[in-house]
Amino acid sequence: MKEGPDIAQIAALIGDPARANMLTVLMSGKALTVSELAEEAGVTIQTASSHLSKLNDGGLLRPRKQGRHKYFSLASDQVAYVLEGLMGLAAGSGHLRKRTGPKDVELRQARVCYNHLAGDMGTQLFDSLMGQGHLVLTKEDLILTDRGAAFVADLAIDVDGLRKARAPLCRECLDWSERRSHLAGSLGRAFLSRFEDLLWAKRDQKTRVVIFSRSGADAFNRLFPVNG
Amino acid sequence: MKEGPDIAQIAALIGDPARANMLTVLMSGKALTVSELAEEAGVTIQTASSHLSKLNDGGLLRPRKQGRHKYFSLASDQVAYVLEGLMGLAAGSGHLRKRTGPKDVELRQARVCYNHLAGDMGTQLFDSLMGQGHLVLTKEDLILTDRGAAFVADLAIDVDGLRKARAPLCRECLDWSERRSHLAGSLGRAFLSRFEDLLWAKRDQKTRVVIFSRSGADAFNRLFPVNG
DNA sequence: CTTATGCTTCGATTAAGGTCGAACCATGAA
DNA sequence: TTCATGGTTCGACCTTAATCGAAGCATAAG
Repeated sequence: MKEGPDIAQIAALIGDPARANMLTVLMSGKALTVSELAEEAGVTIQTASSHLSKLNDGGLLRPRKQGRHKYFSLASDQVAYVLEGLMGLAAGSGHLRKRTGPKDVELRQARVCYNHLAGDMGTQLFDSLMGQGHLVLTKEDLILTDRGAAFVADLAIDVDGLRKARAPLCRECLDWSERRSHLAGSLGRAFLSRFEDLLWAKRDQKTRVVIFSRSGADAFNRLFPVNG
Repeated sequence: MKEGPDIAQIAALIGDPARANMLTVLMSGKALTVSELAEEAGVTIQTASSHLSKLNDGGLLRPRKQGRHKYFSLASDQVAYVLEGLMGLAAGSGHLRKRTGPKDVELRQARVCYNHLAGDMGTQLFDSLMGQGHLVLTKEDLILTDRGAAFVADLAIDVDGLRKARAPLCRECLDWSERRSHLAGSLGRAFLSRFEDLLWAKRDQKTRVVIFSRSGADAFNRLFPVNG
């Protein structure tokens, strides 16, 4: 009578209102802290912590620690697919994406974060590299694939030289405004440096804003398409 | 906090073990009576009746009365799609049933997913149709090309008749074992039905396994080559 | 009619788990 | 160091709902 995987356990995880609210909020793709998710779900932090550890044990979330904050995001896009399907069943349609109002447009768009690119374009860079299979996220590490190495070499970035340095080549970094991953590590720094060399972008010295030229932005979008 | 459709309620419906068992059995596409589903789920008929009315209220089932029997089947292939997705999550999260019996191998090879072909051969069918240009995936829809329509017509499948029905002709369904797309929708059902008519394959009545004959498999592989 | 079968409803029991207060642990700041 | 903050663990309370016995309907057969 029982064939295949046990869907009851996973479905029961999603089936609790508080947990479902958390998952729905995380559909935005952002990573949120325990406190924020507690607020969204309308429960106390203790309760939220319990829920989140259960969701995590069920493989639905991906946790990341940064300082004394703990960020949670959906484990994979497959999770998002299933959630979307459930929404479809629940109401047929009408899923609304919430968007935070842009405060400082330029800072949100592109800025420097420890010498690598952050903000909207930073996450686009990261997502595009992931989507094209140039980066692969394993259990703990972010790895540059062979295809990715060739891709980077085409940009005239000395990958082997970077590999010789003791600093990690690829690292994920979570930034404040987007709450999503972008590429840090020596490769992240090399990317930004290369963008400056190519005159695609330059940094504003007074602020952390990175200004892309018209043609630079075009080239960037061509090389790192959003749905890549 | 109540934004969008309530996925908690629908997920909670699937989240009960007894109900999940019933839904899993119904993935075969067959319509079953209350008694049969009670048997499958391992509960009494009263309990099953209660569960089934809840699933029905949730829009997951389609009931049909025939004499003093009441038959239930899945409400739509969208329900099956979500269930398959949940199976994928469950299989990936380590909640997979450890005992990898011979039945699991057969299930992975070829099985029924709401009356269409799933498993290894299901994805082969899909990939081959895509590779030969018979199917095209647009932004939202999966479309049968003119060449594809001719190809299907050669198989003595009445495409125009299927098009007249309100059910979608082509649809993607994500496979839990393969984690890839296979063909659902009325065309997917028509394919499997045709395979049975041609005596290429037959369904195991107790499980969701689809058994291909030697010559049937050969013909299948000739018509839908892996690299096609 | 009577009888049998398939299913539903009602009610009581019982097990599961969501919830929060309080205490505890870990990290960062002063 | 001390203090503040974000998160976890523990324990007790309490709501929810799964379960089945028993009775009630409905349909079909004799």
